Amino acid sequence: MEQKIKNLIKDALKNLAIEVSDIALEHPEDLKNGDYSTNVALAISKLLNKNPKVLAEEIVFEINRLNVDKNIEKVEIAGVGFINFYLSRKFFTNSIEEILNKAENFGKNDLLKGKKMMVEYTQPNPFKPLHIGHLMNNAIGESISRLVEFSGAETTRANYQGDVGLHIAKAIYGLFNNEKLQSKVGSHNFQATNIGMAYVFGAGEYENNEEAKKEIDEINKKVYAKSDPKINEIYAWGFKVTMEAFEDLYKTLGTKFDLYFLESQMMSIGVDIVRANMGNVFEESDGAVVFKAEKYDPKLHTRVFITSQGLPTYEAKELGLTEEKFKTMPQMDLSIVITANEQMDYMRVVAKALSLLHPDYENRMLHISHGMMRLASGKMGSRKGNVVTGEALLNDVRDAILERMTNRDFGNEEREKVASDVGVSAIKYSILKQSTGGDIIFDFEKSISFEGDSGPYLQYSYARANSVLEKAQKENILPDFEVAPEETFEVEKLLYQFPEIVLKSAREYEPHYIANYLIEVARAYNSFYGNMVIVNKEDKTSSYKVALTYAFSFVMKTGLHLLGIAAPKKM
RNA sequence: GCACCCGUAGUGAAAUGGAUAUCACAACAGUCUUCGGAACUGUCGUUGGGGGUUCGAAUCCCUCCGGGUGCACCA
Repeated sequence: MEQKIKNLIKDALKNLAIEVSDIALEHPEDLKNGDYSTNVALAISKLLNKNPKVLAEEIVFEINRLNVDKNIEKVEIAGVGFINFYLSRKFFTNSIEEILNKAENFGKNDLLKGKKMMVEYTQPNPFKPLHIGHLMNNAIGESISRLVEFSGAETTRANYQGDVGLHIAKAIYGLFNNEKLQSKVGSHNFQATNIGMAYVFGAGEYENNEEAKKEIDEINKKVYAKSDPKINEIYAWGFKVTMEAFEDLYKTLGTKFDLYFLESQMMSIGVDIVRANMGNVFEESDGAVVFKAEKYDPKLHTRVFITSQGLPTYEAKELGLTEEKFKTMPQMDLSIVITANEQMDYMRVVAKALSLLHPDYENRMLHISHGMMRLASGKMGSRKGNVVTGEALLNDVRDAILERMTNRDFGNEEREKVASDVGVSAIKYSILKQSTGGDIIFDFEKSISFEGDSGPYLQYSYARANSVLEKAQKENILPDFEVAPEETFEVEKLLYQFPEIVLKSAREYEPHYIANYLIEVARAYNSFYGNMVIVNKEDKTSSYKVALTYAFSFVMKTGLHLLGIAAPKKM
């Protein structure tokens, strides 16, 4: 339709002997201003030295003379010279029919058809609790994965985990000093929580206790060297248990990773790369091996890749990781890494080094950075130290929802599952509704208030539409397009725009466009629902309204999927 | 100090250089409704300050103010 209107405008301009390379056509924010709108008259009025409004009148006159399309009801001039197009009942009826035909495929595009893409996200560390920052990273990463997947890319989800480092020594120190936390009884979740507590204890001691600091540094060396059987044993157990607990969380969150990279395995690969490129990229400085990125770009700075003790830093490991990724998938078109924006500067340095080593990687790497998740002051449900663990947050939100669900006929298991899905939606939506760059002030109280602008509101709208459809089935009212009412509804004016929104989100790797769109659609549908009885045998147009409800439910379900949110039929 | 990011109603956000700056929460006033009230209908209220570019600026440029992050052996 967009193309049709553009052609129509072009033809009209041609008749006026005006040539324009590109015509800007957009959906006005206010639906009163039509379904499509163009500012060509304003844009070219200066060139032609004409009054934009007069020019617009001439263009509209031509358009009306040329237009034979029944999808366009009327064309009007508004404001200083905008030309607004109003689509007809026929267009909306057709678009609802199209949505029903395509069902869950409605909205798909082939922007990235055939491209191989890898998305790395979440990156938790074994032995350490997964905190809300990881939750944020996971929500964004999963949504971006689904977006590119839905746009035709062959998508691989990757996770990178820090299985070596001081944090592990801290946790092991904590375990040594708290016998109870070493308990092998109970679920792996319970055991992982204990290890998290041991870490918090160890981290505190490392800061405040000289003796403990020395001991932890000792443990750290032994972890690297694998020289102490007792440490090896506790490491093996702790690694297994915390990784299993992460898997439980991924399942709750709706993520399934295809590839896991471990930091320990990137060490030697990274060191080899650095050593092999001494002189041309890397150089020695104060006993360490560094990369002086400012030589290539004044905005960058020098970073250490191998310490004076001969150990690779994060930077060197990142080199190894990227190398491994391309080795695993040699035909990869794009490798996306998602991290918090505090890592932006050194990721740039690493990217610069990589592009010197592999010029062909330069355009095949993309770093997306998101804001930080901060806590609103006020009481948090389950504070541990100064961080809120992802699990604690998920549990608190789920429990708050369970309290509200008492009047429904679910089995216990089903009820828990739905409560969990709604909780995940509350958290994910609050993250994904805003553009990825910004910080998020996380407010627990608000995250369990499900009114208005929230994930549960979207799910609620879906569930409600679903029960309308159930009733329609019972009363044997089938969707039909022949009986459309004369008036058009706001929902219809939004539903057909879904594919454009998806495309925009995928192009910019920005899920928030989808989130904002879904809220608008949900509000429009709820308003539609509130203003009439949809399933009504007395109403001849009832079966069209049922069709509209189907269309809404498909779009909502797909949209929620793209946000990584489940769409329960009942809640 | 240098670099990068940000500053929009009381709060959280949105807006390829375009129309009267949009949405939600909160507050206030209604609807007690049939198919799910986790709802619907209204009201209230906003671009940090100052310059500039432009027919037109939240958006681009300059400057000031305020916040965040990073800047050599942590990740």
